[in-house]
Amino acid sequence: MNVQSETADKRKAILETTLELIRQYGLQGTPISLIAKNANVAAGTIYHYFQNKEAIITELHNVIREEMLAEMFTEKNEGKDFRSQFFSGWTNLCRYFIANPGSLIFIQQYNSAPHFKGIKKKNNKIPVDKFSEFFQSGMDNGYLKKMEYNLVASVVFGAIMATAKYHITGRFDYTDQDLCKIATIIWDGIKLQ
Amino acid sequence: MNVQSETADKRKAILETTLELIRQYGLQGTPISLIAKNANVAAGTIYHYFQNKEAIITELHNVIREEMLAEMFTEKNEGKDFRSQFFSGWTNLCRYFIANPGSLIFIQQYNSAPHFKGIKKKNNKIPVDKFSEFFQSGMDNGYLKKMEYNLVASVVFGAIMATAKYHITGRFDYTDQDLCKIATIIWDGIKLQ
Amino acid sequence: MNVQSETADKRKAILETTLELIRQYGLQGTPISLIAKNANVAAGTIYHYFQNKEAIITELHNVIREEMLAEMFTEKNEGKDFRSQFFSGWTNLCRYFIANPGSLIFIQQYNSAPHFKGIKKKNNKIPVDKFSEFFQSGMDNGYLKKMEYNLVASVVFGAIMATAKYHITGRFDYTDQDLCKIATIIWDGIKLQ
Amino acid sequence: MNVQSETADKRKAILETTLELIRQYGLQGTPISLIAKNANVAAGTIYHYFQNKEAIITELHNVIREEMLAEMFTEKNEGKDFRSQFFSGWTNLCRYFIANPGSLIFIQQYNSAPHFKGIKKKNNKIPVDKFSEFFQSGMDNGYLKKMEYNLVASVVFGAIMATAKYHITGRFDYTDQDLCKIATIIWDGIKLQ
DNA sequence: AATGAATGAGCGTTCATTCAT
DNA sequence: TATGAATGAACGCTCATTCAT
Repeated sequence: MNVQSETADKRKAILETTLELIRQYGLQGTPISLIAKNANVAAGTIYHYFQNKEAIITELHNVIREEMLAEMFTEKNEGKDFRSQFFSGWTNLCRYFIANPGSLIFIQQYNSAPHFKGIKKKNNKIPVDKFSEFFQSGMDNGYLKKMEYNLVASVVFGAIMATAKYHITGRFDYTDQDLCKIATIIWDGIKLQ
Repeated sequence: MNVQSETADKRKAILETTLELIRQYGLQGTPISLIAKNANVAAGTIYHYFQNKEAIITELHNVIREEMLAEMFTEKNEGKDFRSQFFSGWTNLCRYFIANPGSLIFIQQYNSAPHFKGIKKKNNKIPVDKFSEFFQSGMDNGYLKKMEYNLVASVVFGAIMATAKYHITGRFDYTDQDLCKIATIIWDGIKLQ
Repeated sequence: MNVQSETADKRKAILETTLELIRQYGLQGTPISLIAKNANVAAGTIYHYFQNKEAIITELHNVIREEMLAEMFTEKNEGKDFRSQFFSGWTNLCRYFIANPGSLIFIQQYNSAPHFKGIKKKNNKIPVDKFSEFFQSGMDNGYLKKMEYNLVASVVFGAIMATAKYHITGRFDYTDQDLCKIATIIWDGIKLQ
Repeated sequence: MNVQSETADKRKAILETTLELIRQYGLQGTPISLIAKNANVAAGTIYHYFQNKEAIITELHNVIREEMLAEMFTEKNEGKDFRSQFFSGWTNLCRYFIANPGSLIFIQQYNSAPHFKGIKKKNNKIPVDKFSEFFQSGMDNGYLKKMEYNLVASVVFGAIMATAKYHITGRFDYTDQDLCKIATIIWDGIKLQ
């Protein structure tokens, strides 16, 4: 058990170190040698846990996507009315990125670098279903204007990324109240008038 | 004069080639040697026109920002009412990115890679003035809800980037009508009810 | 005893696996990790049976040389006349290599790579005695031209290696009859006219 | 011109250095870094002249094959009778390998390492024509026994390689006279009795 | 102004070997 | 006896940058 947890720790340490380094130096600015050094393992050890650098990146991507989903669709929301679910989902995800700047920077770089050498995104499918289902139900139940899901998505997710980005880069410090105001803007834009 | 224009041409060719290559291969996937080859100059020649790779990137950034500003605040709009100015400004910029995917990819990569090796952004100030003045005037004149400029900016620009990104990556083909619908969502969110 | 035979089995499995892998991937293309995997042992286990990779190679070399000797000087031949002994010895060894391509590839790579990293051949002496005694007896008894043993060896062994190599690499499929014809060429060349 | 010859020199130096190092350390024991050091160039410079390590190997192979052909079919032989052509061709090639041990070791390693990592032989066709034509003409004109070309080739080329190998590895010092004796063995074996 | 040969630090990755369990 | 995680030197190769011409 001790061994197992140590093993798990090493794998986890590599992932966490990588994410932190990517936050600081970017995807390309994070060589394996630096990951090894900061995770206190030998470079070769990394290849014991991951096939190559791409595999680390891919795994980080999957982990972060799971976390994002969990933030938006937390169990606490299940009984709430649609508007409340939207507000808490939106602000939760935004807060998640603000609290985990590494995740935001990672996602942005991952998405904006479709041609990074050695990083071929294979499964780029977005788990649209959960999101689109949520908004679709909002339209069906008379909370939202009727429109294509993709039009809503542009505004909703674009605003999350931009807000968190502005916050992280120090352009503006968004308080919780500010996040609610932004969510209100969006809500006013998408709700059935 | 002939010499001067040739010089200007060569400089321009380097910039344009670089942007096109970045569109195809990304910021990191575009070595100087490839720029030289595609721009039909020697690698060393590039260093006559630019101090280093970073200088090319910086200049491209400035160029693209000028173009973005020009799209949003075209002279044609000057006499129009506020709402029309917002709509044409927003859709123009969105269309600009859709028509110039290189610019979008460049901006996204540039912004999401704050620490790329050899690329240290020195002047990261956004020329907030023109944008913020525009929205401020909207609030002062009773068109928009009163709120911090940065809250509006998150939604407005976040939606532009996301929309163009979704379009370029093939996730969804936004028609002109779709762009208007998105602009309407945003307008409904920010306008004074 | 069970333990002993298991031990012997494991050792044998390592050697056999190594030879098969060398046939497929060559001396350099056969890492210890692959040997371990294919022999169903842990990498560390190999170092219980062999001091290092070189020791495996050296042992394989010795094994193959024993097999080669056994093929050439089989007991069946002992009563035969000199010419028959030559023919069956030559064709047997040739057939051995054709039937055991791994042995041929191993011997060729081993002999042609005198300085492979970590492989320093210490005892490169060829057990000339048995071969040279055989040919010497042929000369003494008036079957062969009188000449230095090494001159004969060049032709006899060179032809064996070349024939088996051509066969294995698919350049030409030598039938048993073909092998006899080649042996005849050599015999006609070395016999006392 | 000075520049050109210097450039040519550098390329040539890389090839010659590589061949010499392969003679000493083998194909796998010759890293690019060592070639660079011994050829007095930077490692990166090698990639200015050759696409990769494989390209150096391939070029060396082509060069050596040309030299081998030139040795066997020198113009001096053209008027001679068949037997003399055979003798001078055989001994010339043998002497070539003895005088250029690097070529022999290279050819042996190249041929015996079909799976060396990063070395995929593409054009492995043997220019059989010239050789087979020569021997065919010998059969047609009544100098040689009638038989498949490949049977002759095994003996003729096998003996060359083995003889040169024995000589180079110090197993036996073959004099010119010895080479003639070996050629005589082969001739007696293939000639029409 | 323009070239492109040359550099060498740095990259991702491999692998023989060790050693705590 | 057996394991396999861990090591780190070494590999082939890339690329931003320099400089003699």
